[in-house]
Parts: sequence; structure tokens; C-alpha cells
Amino acid sequence: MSVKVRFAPSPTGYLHIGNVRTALFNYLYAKSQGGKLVLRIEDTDKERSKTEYIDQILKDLNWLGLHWDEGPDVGGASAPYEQSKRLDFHLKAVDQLIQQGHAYRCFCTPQDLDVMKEECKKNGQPPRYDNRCRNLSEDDVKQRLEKGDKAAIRFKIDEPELTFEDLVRGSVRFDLNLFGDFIIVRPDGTPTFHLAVCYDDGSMGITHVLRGEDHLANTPKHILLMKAMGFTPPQYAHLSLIMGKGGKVLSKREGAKSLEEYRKLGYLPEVVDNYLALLGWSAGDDKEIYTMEELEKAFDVKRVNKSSAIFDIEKMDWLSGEHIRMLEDDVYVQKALDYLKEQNCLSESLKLLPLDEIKSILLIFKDNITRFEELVDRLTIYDPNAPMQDEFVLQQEGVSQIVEAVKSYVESVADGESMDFSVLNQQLKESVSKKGKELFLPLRVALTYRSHGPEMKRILPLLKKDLCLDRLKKASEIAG
RNA sequence: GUCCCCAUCGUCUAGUCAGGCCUAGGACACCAGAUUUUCAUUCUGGCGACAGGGGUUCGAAUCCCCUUGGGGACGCCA
Repeated sequence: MSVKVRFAPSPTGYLHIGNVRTALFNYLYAKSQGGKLVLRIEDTDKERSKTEYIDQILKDLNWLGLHWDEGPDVGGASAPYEQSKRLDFHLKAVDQLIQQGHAYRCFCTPQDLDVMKEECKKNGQPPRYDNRCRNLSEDDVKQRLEKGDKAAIRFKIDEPELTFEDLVRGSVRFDLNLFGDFIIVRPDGTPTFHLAVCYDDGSMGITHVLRGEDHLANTPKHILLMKAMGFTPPQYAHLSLIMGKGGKVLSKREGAKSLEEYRKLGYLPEVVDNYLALLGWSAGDDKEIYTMEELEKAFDVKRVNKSSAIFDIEKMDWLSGEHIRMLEDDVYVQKALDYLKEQNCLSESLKLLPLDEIKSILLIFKDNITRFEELVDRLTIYDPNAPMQDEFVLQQEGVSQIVEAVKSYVESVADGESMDFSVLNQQLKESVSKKGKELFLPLRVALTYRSHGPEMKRILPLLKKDLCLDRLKKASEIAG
């Protein structure tokens, strides 16, 4: 039987790291098994769902390269893929459940339920519904309905316990006496998540459900519901949750960054994929740097960790640097350019530079950054309006001598000709007594306004004569 | 409160299922040194863990029990 998985986000917010990892694992599982991935939008919560979130989710997933075979935008045999458009199917399924005696109407009010819960707590029991409306006679129900009373519909749990095999957790057993019959349709007639998910997973032929561990306790309900509707329940794999630095779950509420924010910081999509894959999974060897293709081959759900992991941005930074350095030069330049354009963070003065020049500048920094965001900062070396940093270097004794020597070299360079570090170096040797750090650090600061950066011999040819003279003038004012 | 899940360096993990090859391996971070006349990179070295207690066994990180700690769930949210 071929594998079919799904990623089913609810569009009540932006995708965050936890969601993305679930999506990634589903994608990787599909790929590793030669199966299909379905994208389904679970927008049954009318209050909180927004279409702008749907758009963003599609965009984010595409950016990460997590492509789906069936979904709201590409269609498929089980369309539609927005849950809100499947209402008729769901209601029909519910009718059948009622007819078959799997479900019944419940007239209890929220207040009634609160009382019940309090009762349970007092007795040291888990809060649950006591199934009281199960025994309502058909006439009772009819009467109350005619009277205009609103009723929710509950699913009957008859079994005393249920055990299932979880792909990552192994055998899991639940005492069903702890659960009350649960609601599958609200009094306003809209189906709940449980009903919608089970019907959709079943009707779409989903074979494996990889989801967050927070759904573990829902699984017995879902298995029962699916069976009652005549579907074969899928195999479940519950992924442990990702924690933030404080050890608390990474979620919207805890202020987890949206994927969009990481993109803004200049992480490559493959970096996010690579890092997230490593969070809770390993192939069992020491390999850590993966391309997407390699992940697709190597991934194995059975090797997913049971315990939760803490998201560590520092390790992702390291991976980011590794991936950037792996890029072919022209690919790197293109991606850097795209980033600068998309984030619109190239300074006005640098925008005036010819494209070729910007390209060669970008290349200089390739080995020197861990994320594209750093590029923006480094680029100020070429920006005439950038302020001077590390002034103290120039204040050291004897620096004016160096500044003067550099100035005379720069002045000697013909207009339109680029400067050459070896020539400058030669001249400095003759006219300046200082050498080593004492010579090169002030030289660097005077010309670039910063005490560190790539090799001078790479920077120099791209620095404009006017800019240098300008900076040297200011440098000589403060030079010691 | 009740139920469920989890537990190896600060962090991510290998090793656990099939006990001995583990005086527990790798990576990030950190510290020190070397290279790079700066930063980054690279290289070398260092620091650093089987949560605790009981069993089982010739032998336990690995199997069992208890304790502790962490997390999740208990919605007319998904």
C-alpha cells in the first residue's frame, strides 16, 4: 500500500518552528517512502481563521521546498482541501453516526458542564462529561428539538480501553473511562475538529498521521471515530514537541518566531530544513550537514526521538554558515542579491553601484558571514555615509604617518584605475617604520572605518578613490 | 487533581529494542593554542553526561521496580 500523509495546519496564525517541523517530517516521510503529501487547511474555527494566514502558509511551505501533491491550490482527487468547504460531507457522516447509534444529541449547557467538572475535581476524578444525555428517549429529543432547544452531538465511547501502536512511541494504552463522550458537532451545527479530521483523513485515504505529541490523548477518540465511520484508522506517529530556551513549548503564545522572521534574518530554507530535521532525528551516524535530497533519502520515522528537544539558534547559525560556504559562487551571489532585494536593505548610496560591482563585493564576504543578514552590515564598508567605528585604533601614536603615506598612494592612483594592495604595501614599507598589526590595523580602519573584515587585498580594488580620500581626511584629523 | 509521555555533556545527539566491543562516541557552544599581519574560516588540544535509589545478571547507559524531575492532555480550540 502506498503511503499518503498530510500536513493540516489551521490558519489561525503564521507558521512557526514547531509547525514547520511537523510539516517537514511529513514531507520527508512521504519522500522517503515514495508516497504522497496532502496539504489540508483546517479552517473550521471561523472566529480565528484568516485567509491571509492561508496565503502565508502556502508561501512558507513553498519557500522551504516542502511541496505537496494535493492541496487547495493544486487540487487533487479528494478536493476540496479547505475543511470549511467539506461541511456537507461532515454533516452527512454525522447523520449516519446518529442513525447507527454511534452518536447522540446532548442538550447540556456550558453551565451544566462546568458543574460536572467541579464535581469530578472534588472527587479526585479527571474532569469529564458524564454521558447523561445518552439515555434521553427519542421522544424527549424530538420534543426538545421542536421546542427549539439547541443540541450538540456527542460520539459514544463504548470500549473500556484502547491500545494502539505509535510509530515513534510504541505501544500506548488508554483507559477510556477517563474520557466522556465527546462533541463532534456544536449546537450551532458546525462539526468540531475531531469529526472533521477523522472524516477527512479517512476519505482522503491518509495512511500515516505524523503530528505533535499534544494530540496523543486525542488518538483513541480518533481511532474509535474512524472505525465507526467505516474507515481504517491510519498509523500514528506522535512527534515530541520542540521547546524554547526556558524548556517551555515553543508556540505562538510563548512568542516563538514565525518562519517569516527567520527568513528576514537571512537563513537559507535548506538551513531551516536541515536544522529542524536534526531536532529529534538522526540517521544514527555522525552526519549533520544534509541537502534536502539527502534528507529525503535518509529520513526514517522509526529513528525519531521520543523526548522533546530545545531549539538552539546557535547551532542553526553554524549550519547556516556551512551551507552558505557550500554554495557555488554564482548561486551564492544570486541568493544574496535576492535577499537584499526582498528585504530592501541595500543602502541608497550602494544601490547606485553597477550590478557587476555589487556582485564582486558580495563575493568578498562569502566566507565571512553566517547569515545573509550580516551582509547588510558588512556592506557599509563601501557606503560613503557609513560612520566610523573603532576610532581608538587611529588615536594611537604614529598613526598620522601611516595615514599620510596611504593618502599619497591613493592620490597617485589614476582616476578610474583600481587600487592595488601589493603596490600600496610596497610603498608603505619604504615610508613607514611600523609594521605588522600596528601598521595594518590603522590602515584598515582609515580606509574601511572598521577594525575587521575580509582581506585588504580583496577589498582595496573595489574601494572608490573619492571615498578613500574622504575617509583619509577624517582619519588624519583624529590620528595620533 | 487525574491520565499519558519522556529522561545520556549547558544544547542537539550516538549507544537502549537483540546487556559485554562504552575507562560512553560525535556536533554546537565555551576555554586554550596554531594558521590567517584584522574578523571569520581552518587545524590541534581542553572542559563536560548515563537524574537518584533499589533489584535481575558473571556483567547494566542498556532489562524490571520505586523516587525525583520535565513535558503534554483533560474544550461547544485545533
